[in-house]
Amino acid sequence: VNPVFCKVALDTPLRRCFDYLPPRDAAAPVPGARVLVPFGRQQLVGVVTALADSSDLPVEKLRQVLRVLDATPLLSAADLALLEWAAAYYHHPIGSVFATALPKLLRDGRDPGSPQVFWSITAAGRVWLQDPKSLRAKRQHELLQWLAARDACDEEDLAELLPGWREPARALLAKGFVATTSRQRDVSAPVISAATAGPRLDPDQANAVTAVTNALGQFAAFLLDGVTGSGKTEVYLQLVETVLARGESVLVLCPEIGLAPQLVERFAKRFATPIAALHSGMTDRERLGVWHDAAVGRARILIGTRSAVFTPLPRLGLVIVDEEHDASYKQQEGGFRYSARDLALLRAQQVGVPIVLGSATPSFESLHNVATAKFMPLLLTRRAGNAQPPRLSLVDLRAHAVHKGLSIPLLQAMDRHLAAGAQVLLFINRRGYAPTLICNTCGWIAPCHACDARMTVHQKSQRLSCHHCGAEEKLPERCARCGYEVRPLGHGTERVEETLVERFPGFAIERFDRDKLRQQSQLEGAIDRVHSGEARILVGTQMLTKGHHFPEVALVGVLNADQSLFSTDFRAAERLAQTIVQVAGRAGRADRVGDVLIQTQYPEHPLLQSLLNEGYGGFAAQALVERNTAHWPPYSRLALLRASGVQPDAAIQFLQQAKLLMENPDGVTLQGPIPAAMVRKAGRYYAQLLVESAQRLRLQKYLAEWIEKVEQLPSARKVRWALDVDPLDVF
DNA sequence: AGCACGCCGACT
DNA sequence: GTCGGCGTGCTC
Repeated sequence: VNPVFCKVALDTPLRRCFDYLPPRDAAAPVPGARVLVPFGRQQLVGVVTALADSSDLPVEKLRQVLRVLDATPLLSAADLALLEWAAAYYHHPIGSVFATALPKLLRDGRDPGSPQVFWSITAAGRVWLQDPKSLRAKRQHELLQWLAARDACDEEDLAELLPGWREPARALLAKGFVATTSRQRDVSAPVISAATAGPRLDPDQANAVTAVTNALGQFAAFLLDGVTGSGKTEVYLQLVETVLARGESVLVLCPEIGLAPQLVERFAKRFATPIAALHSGMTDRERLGVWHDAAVGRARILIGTRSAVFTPLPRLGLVIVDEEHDASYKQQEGGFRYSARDLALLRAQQVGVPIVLGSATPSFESLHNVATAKFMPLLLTRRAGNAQPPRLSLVDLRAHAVHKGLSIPLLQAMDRHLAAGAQVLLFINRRGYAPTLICNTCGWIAPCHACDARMTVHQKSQRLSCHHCGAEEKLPERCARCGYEVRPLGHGTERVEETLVERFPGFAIERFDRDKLRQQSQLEGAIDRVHSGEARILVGTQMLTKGHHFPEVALVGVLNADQSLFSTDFRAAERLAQTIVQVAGRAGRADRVGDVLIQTQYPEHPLLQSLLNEGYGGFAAQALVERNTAHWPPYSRLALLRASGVQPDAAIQFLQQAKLLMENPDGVTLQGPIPAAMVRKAGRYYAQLLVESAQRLRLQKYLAEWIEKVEQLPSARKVRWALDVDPLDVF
């Protein structure tokens, strides 16, 4: 009998698996199962990626698995393959990739099928809570008060929200002031009844549905290119209906900003089947429940943001990526910087099922994939009820007077549309009151002390806040340098709102930004007030450009389009065009053409001109020619080695040494190291090294060899570094 | 990353 | 004389 070795992925920064022997008196774990293993002086939970009959290490150096945590695999062979591919492609430690893919409670070794235990307050407990003497037991009192505010609380939620809850809980239980109930996790088969009939499809939609339906059961990638209101969601719904009828499940990815609940609602209205929804703002306990529902096949529709791409789904039949151009699909922080859109493609390919990427403003990567016949384009040309596309026009800020950031032509257009009973939407890509606080006398500007950035003024909270590191301080009344008066300079959403209140008395204004709408429920409330007609003027940031359609909005104003016109980032133009088209798409309905006014100092700018004259498609075609000439993606492949250190030049020094490790690489060029766009952020100094190649495989081969050497560098220990493959922001 | 070991400065 | 600073090395 061959000895069996378990290859285990452990959440360490070491980019390899570790070999273990099976537990002494138990069978070897199956691949895809979690195991508890000794690791140095610690015990860690890892995932068995494979069983092997050999090990690179002598047997006597190997230790034994302490406990097998899953009798059946938590991850299927396909799930394991996806994660292994991701670790290789992004050159990221395998264990850390696995950790990203699993909900926290599974990472901690929790049994996904264990019964849930709920804690609740008893009648006696409520009485005791009123007794002043209860205040003496501070922690017990706190816990009890917390339980009194809700029905029943799950143990995992308690652990997350009130660390150290167990001791006071035990004391309260002994006194009869709290009670526990236990419930088995639901693994019953899902109830799937017939879907509610959907509306009739127009010919474009019907074509799209037919094309994808014909491809079911094999890999094929489709780019569903349709303007807002052209009925992309209806195409998704019809496809999902077919896939469910085949007994298969569907993975639906959506961008991060509050869109999941909206999509879930559309799906829930249509299908009488459990839907698993994963989004931000869920507790660990809820995440585990949803993950489990999806993984055991109880929920056959999974709707979620970026990290949902890793969730196991038995009999996956279709993948949908909505608003595929959205930057939030790319993990931008931390070490494992993956693109959920790209991994979704890979997953569809590995499982052999079609994938539909939807957008009104497709990413240049996807347009290029259409041009090279990797994606099949599906065009939706009609807007709902034959609505006309909005009219875009520019307002030359040099030729018109501006009143607190609002030009006269824009104000007049607002008067006109408001008088006609329509709603008006103003987009400004800046939250807060003003981006700068400046001294009238000496010109001093309030700086962030940890970043190379200015503090943003927040008038209502009377604070200065740094939007890069989160630092906050009291709003100073006088200049820190000369002691004379300071004033806010520039305009953010808060200030525009203030101006609007003065200029349009009697019209209710709804502000959309992160400061005003912290929770999903607040966002929903604001959207309700827009739909009911109560709100007449909408002003907000990015938040307004995503998803929500406001049919009664007849005028859209873009207040500051100029910021990205002269950016050094090769993607800036693409993003600006997407933002303008997306925000323009919020407006309009069948019987009325929407107006979009874009305020700019540079009306003759070629980017704005091509967008206005030729639309997003024409603009993209032109911009892609420029990308090709300049050898930028999608005509080349990039990776960025980013580093930061507390010492001003630690990052640069590390990157310089990294560059010297492999000189004259074949078909690969290294540029840099150069300081990052914001050199100092949150007290650390940032720099980066750009790696470029015309061919993806060349780049991959280079990175694999290079990163192994990079991590050996002594200077690598003195900095924080991360490799960003296919980076979005290069400068 | 953790977590140890190990060798030099200011303190009960 | 110790407590503790963080440099360096290891984890199957």
